[in-house]
Amino acid sequence: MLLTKTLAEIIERAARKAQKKGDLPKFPLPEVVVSRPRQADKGDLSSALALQIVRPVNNALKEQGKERLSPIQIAEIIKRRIADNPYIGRLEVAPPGFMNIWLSPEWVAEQAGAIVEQGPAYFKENIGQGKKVQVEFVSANPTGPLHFGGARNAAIGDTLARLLENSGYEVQREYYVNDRGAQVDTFAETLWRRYQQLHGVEVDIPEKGYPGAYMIDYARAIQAEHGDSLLDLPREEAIPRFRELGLKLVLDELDRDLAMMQVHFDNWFSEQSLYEDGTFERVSAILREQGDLYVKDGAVWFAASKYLPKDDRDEVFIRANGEPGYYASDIAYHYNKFVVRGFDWVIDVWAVDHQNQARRMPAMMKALGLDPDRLTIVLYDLVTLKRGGKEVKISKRSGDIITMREVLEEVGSDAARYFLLSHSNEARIDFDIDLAVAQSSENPVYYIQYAHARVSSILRKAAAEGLDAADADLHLLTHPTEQALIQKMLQLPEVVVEAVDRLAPHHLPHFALDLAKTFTQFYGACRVISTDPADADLTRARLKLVEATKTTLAYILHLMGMTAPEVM
RNA sequence: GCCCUGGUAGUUCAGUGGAUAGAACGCUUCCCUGCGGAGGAAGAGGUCAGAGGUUCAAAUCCUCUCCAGGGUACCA
Repeated sequence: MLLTKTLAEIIERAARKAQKKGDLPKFPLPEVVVSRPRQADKGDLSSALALQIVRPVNNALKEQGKERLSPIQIAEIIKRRIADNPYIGRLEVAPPGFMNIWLSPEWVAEQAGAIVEQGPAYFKENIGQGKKVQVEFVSANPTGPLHFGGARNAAIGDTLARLLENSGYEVQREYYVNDRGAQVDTFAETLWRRYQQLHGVEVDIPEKGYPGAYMIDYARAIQAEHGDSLLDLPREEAIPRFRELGLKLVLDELDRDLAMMQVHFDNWFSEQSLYEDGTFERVSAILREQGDLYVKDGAVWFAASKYLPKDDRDEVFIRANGEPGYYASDIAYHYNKFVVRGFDWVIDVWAVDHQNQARRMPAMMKALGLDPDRLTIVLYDLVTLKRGGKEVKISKRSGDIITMREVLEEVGSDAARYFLLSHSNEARIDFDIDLAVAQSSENPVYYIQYAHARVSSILRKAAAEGLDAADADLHLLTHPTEQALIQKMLQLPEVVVEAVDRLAPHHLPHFALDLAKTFTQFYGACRVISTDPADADLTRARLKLVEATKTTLAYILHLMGMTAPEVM
């Protein structure tokens, strides 16, 4: 459940009742917001509703010739109309007009049991109502291994997918494979020449080809499988053959590398297929019939300006050389996503250097007769790699790159995902390998996982001693650190809803650290397994609390795509 | 030029209209004869880049300026 929403509804009902009973004048209430104050002495939750409505209240009172009310008086009036409920333990009106709420400690304590009983379901809100959503991410050009920049895309995209599938959406993860066009041809050409070189043929790789050493590895892999049987192919056969062989090698490698960071795609979508199954023709016909296409300078243009404010420019649809431009592929691709496959919502995760392209997408949606709001482009800023405070270039002049695989092998998937996720999408990231790899208290990743391992250890010990939490009297959980721990867990649904609303996964790692911290404080203050028989009841209650903590920590780690270790 | 995004503690970063701006790391002091010390408690540390404005209330919204990065292709 969303506690803030539940309490907002209670307050809203009280305000309405006050209006109905004539305590307050009638006017449309604003949305009631309940938030969490920073200071403990302001309560667990708080609403500023009285402050928000002073003006309409007093305007109405003035019209009626009555005396004006202060925000504090308004808050008191609302307070008196609050219905009985299990959540609120105490509600105080505080200057200048806040309503501060302390949760009922009994209700809070009971939630430890509810969390254990319901498991992760306790934290889930059905926002999606079964809507079909596609998250398309990574989608790096299939011309070599993923460089480290792609890891951020993978972390964001996959975590968004996890957030959505745990919020009532039906989610598909898709990788868009740009397997046609000049760059793939150049890639095939380079691979062919490298293959020839391996067999002693004196050829150079293309000037604008792919000089990286990994291309030689691909060529070797082809040599290993096909020997010299491809040497005699004429160019017009060699290029498509090497394109096909090379793509397979690259995609296999991408799949393996992404699996290293717990990322698995449901679908790898071929750009080329859009031109083979008639989608491109269909889309061209639609746009032509609508009069959205025109010829200029030998190229066919899409009149994006027809659908967007006049400061936007048109896009090349088919280039003068007869090749479709990338925008043409994008239109066909999104036609396929929405019209053919019927996704209710599509999220594309792009690096910020595609910002201009992102701005043009609404025109495309409108031209296809689709609601632009059904497509969301999540832009994220780039990653710079550092080692000991000094920048390391992700791609080098030689064509060699710092691959995602190398970094993952060094720092591990959990630390990489945690760090990449902990920054807001719009913020640039300085990824310091040395910091991420440090397995010390300065690395929050291990602090969080350590909390989970410690929780697991306590439960193992309890089990070994024949203790369990059955029939625990949870009302014994009154210690401030016990209450604080449960209250922290109660915030998780709000964190997830916020992350989904704003497509901002960076709230998760911050919450996880908070939760681990709160647990460790409880652990430091309260002994769970007591040797004193007189404490048997308290031990049972605390074991329940520890079980709830394990559920919560494991779930948040799962949402981030991180492991929840039983031992470390 | 125009457009987009950042600028918050020594450092790395949270905080998209609420009260005394938070966390981690680092620093200072204290606590280890107990379930895992990869700890716990207390503290120092801020011109929220700057200047105006809107509001009962601004790090948050608006305008301008400064700094950093990105975009502005018949590349993707």
